[in-house]
Amino acid sequence: MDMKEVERKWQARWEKAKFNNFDEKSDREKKYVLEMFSYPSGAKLHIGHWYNYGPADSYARFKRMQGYNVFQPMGFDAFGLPAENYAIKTGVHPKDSTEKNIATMEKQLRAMGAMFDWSAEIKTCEEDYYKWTQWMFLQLYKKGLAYRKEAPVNWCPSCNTVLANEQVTEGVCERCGTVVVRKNLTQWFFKITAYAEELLSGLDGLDWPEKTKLMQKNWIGKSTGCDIEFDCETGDKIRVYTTRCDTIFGVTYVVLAPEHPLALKITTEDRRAEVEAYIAETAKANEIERLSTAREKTGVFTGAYCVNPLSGKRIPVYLADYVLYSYGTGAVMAVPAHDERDFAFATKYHLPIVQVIENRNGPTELPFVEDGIMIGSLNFDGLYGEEARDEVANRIAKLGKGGKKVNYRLRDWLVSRQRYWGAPIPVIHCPNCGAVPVPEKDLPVKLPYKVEFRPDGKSPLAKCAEFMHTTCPVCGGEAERDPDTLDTFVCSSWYYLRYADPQNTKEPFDRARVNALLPVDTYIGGAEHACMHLLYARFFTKALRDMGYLNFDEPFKRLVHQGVIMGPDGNRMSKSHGNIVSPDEYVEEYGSDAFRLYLMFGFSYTEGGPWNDDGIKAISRFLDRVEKIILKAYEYPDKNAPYGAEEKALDYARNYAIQKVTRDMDAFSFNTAVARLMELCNALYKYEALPVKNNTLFKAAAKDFLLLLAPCAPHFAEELFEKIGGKGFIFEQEYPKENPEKLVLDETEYAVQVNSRIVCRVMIPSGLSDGEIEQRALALPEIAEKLGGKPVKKCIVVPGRLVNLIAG
RNA sequence: GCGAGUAUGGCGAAAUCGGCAGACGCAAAAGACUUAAAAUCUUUCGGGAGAGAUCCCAUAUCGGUUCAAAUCCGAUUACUCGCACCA
Repeated sequence: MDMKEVERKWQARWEKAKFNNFDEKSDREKKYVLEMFSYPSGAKLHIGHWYNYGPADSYARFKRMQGYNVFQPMGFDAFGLPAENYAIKTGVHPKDSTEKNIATMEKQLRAMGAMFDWSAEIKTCEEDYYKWTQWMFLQLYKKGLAYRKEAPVNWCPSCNTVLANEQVTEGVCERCGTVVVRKNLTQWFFKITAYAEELLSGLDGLDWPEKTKLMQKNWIGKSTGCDIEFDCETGDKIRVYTTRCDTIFGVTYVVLAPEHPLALKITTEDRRAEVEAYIAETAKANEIERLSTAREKTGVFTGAYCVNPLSGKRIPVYLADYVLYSYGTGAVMAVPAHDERDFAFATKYHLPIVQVIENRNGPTELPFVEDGIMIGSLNFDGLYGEEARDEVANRIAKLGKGGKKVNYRLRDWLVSRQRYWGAPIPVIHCPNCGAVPVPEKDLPVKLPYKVEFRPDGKSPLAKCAEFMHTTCPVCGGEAERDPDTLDTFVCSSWYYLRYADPQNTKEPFDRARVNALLPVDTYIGGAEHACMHLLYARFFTKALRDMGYLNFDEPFKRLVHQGVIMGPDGNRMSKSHGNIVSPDEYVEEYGSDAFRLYLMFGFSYTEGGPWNDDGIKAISRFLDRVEKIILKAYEYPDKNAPYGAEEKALDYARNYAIQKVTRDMDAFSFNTAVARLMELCNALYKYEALPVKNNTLFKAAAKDFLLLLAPCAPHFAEELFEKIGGKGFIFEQEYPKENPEKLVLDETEYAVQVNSRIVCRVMIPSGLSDGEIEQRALALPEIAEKLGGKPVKKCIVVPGRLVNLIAG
């Protein structure tokens, strides 16, 4: 079969018949199958794209044959740093390189032959899309979910922009690996923390990988504790957060983060110089240095004292950068006896260590950080763990000094970027009116083409006078636009909604359409998005629901992560490893179907693994074998007899394959699905070799086989279907359903064990009782010999599998 | 450091609820066809012992539960991923 020609032929026919387009008028049940859209950083599709889209498309086609009205759109996440960095390096404008890359990738995606509904295509960098991204910003702003504040933020000196918390890993920029520094900047944030609790509790109902749910759960980081106020001798109140209020009688000092507003205020004159020096020094430290847990803790005494609200003791106040300003209250009560960090700090600065918790399961070794019995704590003595914390928290609350408090590690999402290639933030800064949102009727705020985007630490748009200069929509006076652009993750937080109504010029989407089509039934993409895109998209969905636009709570009902295809050497594919395998040459030689099928067969889909050149030849051979046997089956004239043991065996193989392939396709267990197809192919060959055949059955089995294979090798299957006289598209055919009667065998082979060791095997007719099966086993000469007259104490029968005789 | 996951032939892997370990392939070997090669077809293919029927060992390591463990429990080792001073 000339696969190149066959692919072109069927792609053209599908296209002409608009066969891949979602049929909105259909009354079949909808199935929204979505793969994460492409980022057009390089021109060509790499193995990762094929591995994501190929098998996922087979799943979508499988669902279509099962009778669902499948919607599978595709688009481009087109804004972002790589295009801009490429522009800085080469001088090619990001818009030009992006459009060129998209054109190439789109061509390749079409050549893949996936069932993408191109009529719904989205490109996030186009005005008719980012207009609505800006609209989203305005709605969040109206709802109080977008706000501007000055805060210490993560700054990547290489990318010349701020980064979200989620984009910093181990203190370095997730994108370029540069060490991130802290800067105080006024930036736009989305209040994702307002949804912390629901983002957490909503995970329970999702059909997502457990690991991904756990990652989000840890990222949100719910912690239940207690706020406690320590009155300062200066009259100020220091509020601390602790999860261990049962240790309050062991507090020997209180620590503020160096950025804490009270830090300088409470500092005594004699300590001022030293404290100022310390604050300056810690401000300089970069995130890597500061976050290193191995690093020796540093701190400084402020000269101030405060009072423990329960014990009345006088307590010194320190500054130390092991306390984070951005979490809790930015201040902690230090209990060196029961916290490892406080213990290290107290040891270094010779502060007292007072034990107030006793191990109830053995000797107490300090620092003792587990739950224990309160001691040296006045009338709280003897209380344990959770109960102890409850009692203490209640007392604190009664004194009006705080009380129970829930905190989350999740921070608000910083969305400003000091970069060019993104959606401009739709805000105008007026000297009289302050930050004013752009009126919706003025959207989009267009991204100008002619801009100097070489980085110098300022937003490139700030240097574009015609963009910046504008009038205030409130007072009409001269004003300036916000020079920053939105994080590209904002664009991808709602694209799955836009697919439902991509050409709408009046609103981002029609509510009825979106609510009919969404949520996404199955979402397929990489695991690296666990705490970024997948979290942000959930936030957007919930926020839009609360604004009345959506009537569902979660965007993605089922989530599947494909694994990673590594280089042949077992390393991640990269230029530096020199181990990149390009799909193009394989597709050229073997065709798209063979390549996809190999990706499905050679790896466990969610695991991935190293690339291996040999397997694809085997797949190509398999397809040849398929072609031969199917054409052969259709050469014989119809003859519906005989129906003996051989026919029964073929019918069993056929129905067994239907049952297993259906189950495996549903479970994204593509490698085993293909294995079952190969088994059926082998069974067909075996049957073909017989001198006398039931041709009608043979043909029916061959046809079922082709239907089962169709989603995995779509062009190939269409071509064969046509050759055997099929009418229309094979994907209009109904997916085969197994006949359970044909799966009942007359007899099954049982393994017969004596004392759990296999002695022999025996065929046993179906439908016998356990007792009858036991009698059959006992009647075997090998068994009688093995038992040697010993009585059988117990007999275990596993239906269809084995008999185990336990003899004394 | 904390959390999670993985570990099965020469290789990719498979094994519903604990029930015949290694399905399906790759590679390899032998044979058939061929002047020859390729392609195709047939057979063998975890390790050890044995002429053989068979027997013993084997799912990272050690131990446990069970009639029965790749699967459950405990400990150990190695690797992968996520978080990382979150009080």
